[in-house]
Amino acid sequence: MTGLSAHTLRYYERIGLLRDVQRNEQGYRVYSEQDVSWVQFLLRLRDTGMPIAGMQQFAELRSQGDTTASARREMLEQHHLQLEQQLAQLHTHLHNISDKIEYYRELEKKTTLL
Amino acid sequence: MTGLSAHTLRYYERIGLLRDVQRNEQGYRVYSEQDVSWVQFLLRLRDTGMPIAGMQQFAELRSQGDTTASARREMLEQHHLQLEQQLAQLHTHLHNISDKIEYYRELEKKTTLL
DNA sequence: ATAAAGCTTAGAGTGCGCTCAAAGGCAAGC
DNA sequence: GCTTGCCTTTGAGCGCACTCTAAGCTTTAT
Repeated sequence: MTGLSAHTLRYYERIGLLRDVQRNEQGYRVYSEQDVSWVQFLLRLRDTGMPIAGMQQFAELRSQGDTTASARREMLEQHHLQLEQQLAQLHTHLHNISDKIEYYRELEKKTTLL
Repeated sequence: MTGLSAHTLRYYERIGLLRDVQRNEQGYRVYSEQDVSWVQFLLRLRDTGMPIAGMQQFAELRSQGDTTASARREMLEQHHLQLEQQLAQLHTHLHNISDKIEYYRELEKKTTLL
């Protein structure tokens, strides 16, 4: 459902990203819908470049309840800001690479003329 | 000039990303302007998520001269395409995170009312 | 003349984020 | 009843991209 392997889910639990995962009578993990959307949120953070330490911090705040809402908001705002900068740089890179592709097209033209 | 440490520059040379770096009488490396802009290009590839293996492939083609121009162009086009997809996903993530921030703002409003 | 700083090399070590191994338990199908 | 397969745990191993160490040589400053 999340794309993560069982191994990785257990790893995330071990390092405190996933907490209070329920178990059935046999001691097997039973993930709730909340768990799933929490993991999906973690993946969003991960895919936008947040290191695990940051996610751990966020998870810790989350486990402390609603009183940490503003701390969590601030973390996200900070991350959001970085992301916008990252995005801007990516645009620069993209254009630069386009230029290079164009350069190669020209080079190929000249080369095939020989 | 590139932001890379001496260690990393030598590492890049060792793994074939940097080639034919000139030496002075004492055997010390002397980097040319071409070397510098090549490294800057490599960093562009790196910062846009290309793994070292990809850069090695590109460096290998480059060392084979102008006849590999089209192969290099194709590599860049492929990379460009991936980058555009990455960029689109990043936009999605960005919006989603904005929404979450908004959610926290609402939560804070309600919480402070108590 | 000598100490400090920076260059050389091969090879070892590091940090991150998984990923797997081993040994044992439970549950369903033949 | 037994095999197959997935679950459990602790702890080890891996791949990537650096990053540093050690021993030795050169250059520069005092």
